[in-house]
Amino acid sequence: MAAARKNPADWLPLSPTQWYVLLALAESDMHGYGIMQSVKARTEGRVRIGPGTLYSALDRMIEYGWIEECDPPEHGDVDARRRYYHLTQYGTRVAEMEAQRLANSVQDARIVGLLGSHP
Amino acid sequence: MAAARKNPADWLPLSPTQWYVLLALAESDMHGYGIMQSVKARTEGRVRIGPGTLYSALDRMIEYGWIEECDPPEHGDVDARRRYYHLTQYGTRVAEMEAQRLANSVQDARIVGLLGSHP
DNA sequence: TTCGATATATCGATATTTGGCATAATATAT
DNA sequence: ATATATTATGCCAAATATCGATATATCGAA
Repeated sequence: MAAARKNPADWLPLSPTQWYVLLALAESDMHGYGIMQSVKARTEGRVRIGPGTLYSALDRMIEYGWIEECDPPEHGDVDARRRYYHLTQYGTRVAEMEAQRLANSVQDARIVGLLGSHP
Repeated sequence: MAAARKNPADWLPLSPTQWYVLLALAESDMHGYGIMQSVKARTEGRVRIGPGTLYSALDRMIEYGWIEECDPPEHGDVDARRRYYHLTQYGTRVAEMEAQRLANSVQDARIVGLLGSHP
């Protein structure tokens, strides 16, 4: 269960690793290796999370109550090694707040001219 | 001088602290304490960087070649304690690439439904 | 049945953040 | 003039997080 923080906002800002893991799990329940692939694919290889980073991050996130281990999906796949993870409601809230923070940062980046004003 | 990385992209993803410092300095040259205030103000108090975090981050960024110490601005200012920092061209490039990465993350957040689709 | 990709776990080294404490200069109020 | 609050930086030890390497096992295809 979670640490001393109750308010989702108290976790912010998240580390990039934490953010990418939550982002992957917001899409669907996933196993560890799948998360690595997902992050790599989504960032076109620019961001990659190694096993050492990932599994320790997952453990911490379970401890914080952001995610929990869950049953593998019904559908098709039967690899007994896989351990699936699921975003909790609390974790979803954390991710939403972080997303908002990132959006604010992007706005700020536009204002100070670090990004083309529109796209 | 900088570490073994030459390509600005090799530094990504930045830690939130690093990002907020670069964002502040992208606006104008600033002294350490001013950076703390700037971050606090810009995030409406939601993000605050303490002195321990800030000054060690500044030292590292100088080492990396992202920023450099510079002369205080001509105008007005008469506090001899203040040490001003300036974003290098290289640091600007790092900040721009990080801004782009953040923008991509925000897009992804929209796609998976962590953000209202538009604002 | 051997090979490469998949999948998780764990290690120690390194990097980074954190919060507190110390110090000192400056500004403001009394 | 003196107190005191704010500004400003520096340093430290502890907590957090990342990284790369290694180990082990399973799966699927050739």
